[in-house]
Amino acid sequence: MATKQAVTANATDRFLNSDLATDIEFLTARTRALGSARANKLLTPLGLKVRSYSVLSLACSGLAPTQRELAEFLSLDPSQIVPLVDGLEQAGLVERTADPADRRSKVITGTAAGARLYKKARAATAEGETVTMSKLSESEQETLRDLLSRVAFCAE
Amino acid sequence: MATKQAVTANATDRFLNSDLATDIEFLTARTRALGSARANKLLTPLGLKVRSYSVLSLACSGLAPTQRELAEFLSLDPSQIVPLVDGLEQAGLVERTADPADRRSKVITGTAAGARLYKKARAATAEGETVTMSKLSESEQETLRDLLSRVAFCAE
DNA sequence: CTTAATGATTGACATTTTCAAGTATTTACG
DNA sequence: CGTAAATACTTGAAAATGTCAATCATTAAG
Repeated sequence: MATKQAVTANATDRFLNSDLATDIEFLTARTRALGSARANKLLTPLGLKVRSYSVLSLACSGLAPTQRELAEFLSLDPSQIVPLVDGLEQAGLVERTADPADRRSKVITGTAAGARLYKKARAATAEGETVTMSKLSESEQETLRDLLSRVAFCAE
Repeated sequence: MATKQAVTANATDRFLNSDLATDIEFLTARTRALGSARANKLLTPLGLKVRSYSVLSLACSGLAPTQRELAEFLSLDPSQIVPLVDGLEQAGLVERTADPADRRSKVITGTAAGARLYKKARAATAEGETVTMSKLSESEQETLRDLLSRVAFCAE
C-alpha cells in the first residue's frame, strides 16, 4: 500500500507544477479550505462556526461594532449578519443595542457568557492555526501574517 | 464629506488591532474574498468564473486530470465537479475521456478552443492578481506565494 | 468467483450568496 | 422648518454552493 502510494502520486503532488498551483487566488482558496475545515471542527463542540466565531470575536473586542461594520469587515452582505447575530443573541452571547448617536445602527457587544465562550473558542482556533501553520517557522508565520494583512486590508 | 470620512474611520481601519485581524484564518478568508471578487469580474466577459477557470486550467495543463483528482486538488466534493465539467464540455472547451487504464475514471482534457480561451482567461486572472498584490513588492509576492504553497499543500 | 473498494453520477437537503424591497432614522438642502 | 436623499437594519425570494447517501460501472483483493 505504501509503495503503491509512492508510485501512484496523488493529485496534490501531481499538479504541484501546474499554472494553478502558483496562482495566489487558488493558494488562498486552498489554504482557507484547509484552515476553515479544521477550525469548524474545533469550534463545533462550542456551538460555533468560523462565521459566528468571527462575529463573537468582534463583539467581545471592546470596539462596539455595528452590524454594518461587521458586514464590511467580514466581507459579508449586511443581510447575512442578521441571522448570525440572531443566533448569538438567542444563545445569550451578544446583545444588540441601538446606538444612541445614530439609532438606525445597532451595536453588538458580547455578554459575560459571550466573553467566557470567546475565550475558549479563541484557544480552539489558535490550536487549529498552530496545526495549519505547522510547516512554517515562527518567523515565517509572522511574515505570512504581515503579507496577508497588507493584501487583505488594501484600501483598493 | 471627505473630512467626515477622515474623522469617522471605516470598519477596516477601526478593527485593525482586533484579535481577528491577526488570525490567519480570517486573513486568508478576506484576501480570498477580495481576490475572487476581482477575478470573477474579469472572467465574466469570458463566460467563466473562478471555479470553471480552475478546472479549465488543469484540463489544459497537459497533466490529464481525472475528475477525482480535480475534486481533491480544488478542495471540492466529487459531485461538484460533475456540473462544472458539464458546463465546460457543453461549451466545447474540454472533453471527457474514459481512462484506458481504469475505465471508471474520466480524464478531462482541454480542446483547442479551451486552450485559446484559457490563454485569455489566464491573462485576465494575472491582471487581477497584479491589482490584488499591488501593495507588495515583487520579492514579497514571491515570498507570499512560497509560504502559502507550503501551507496549502501541507500533507496533513 | 465473490466481495470489497473506487470513480462518476444523481438526487435530496441544508447552507450560503445575492438582490430587491420595506421600515426607521438621519443628513442635506432649499 | 420641511422635504428629499441617503443610510442601517430587516425580510424574503431566487440562485449558487456545500454535504451526503445511494446507485452504477469497473477494478482490486481474497
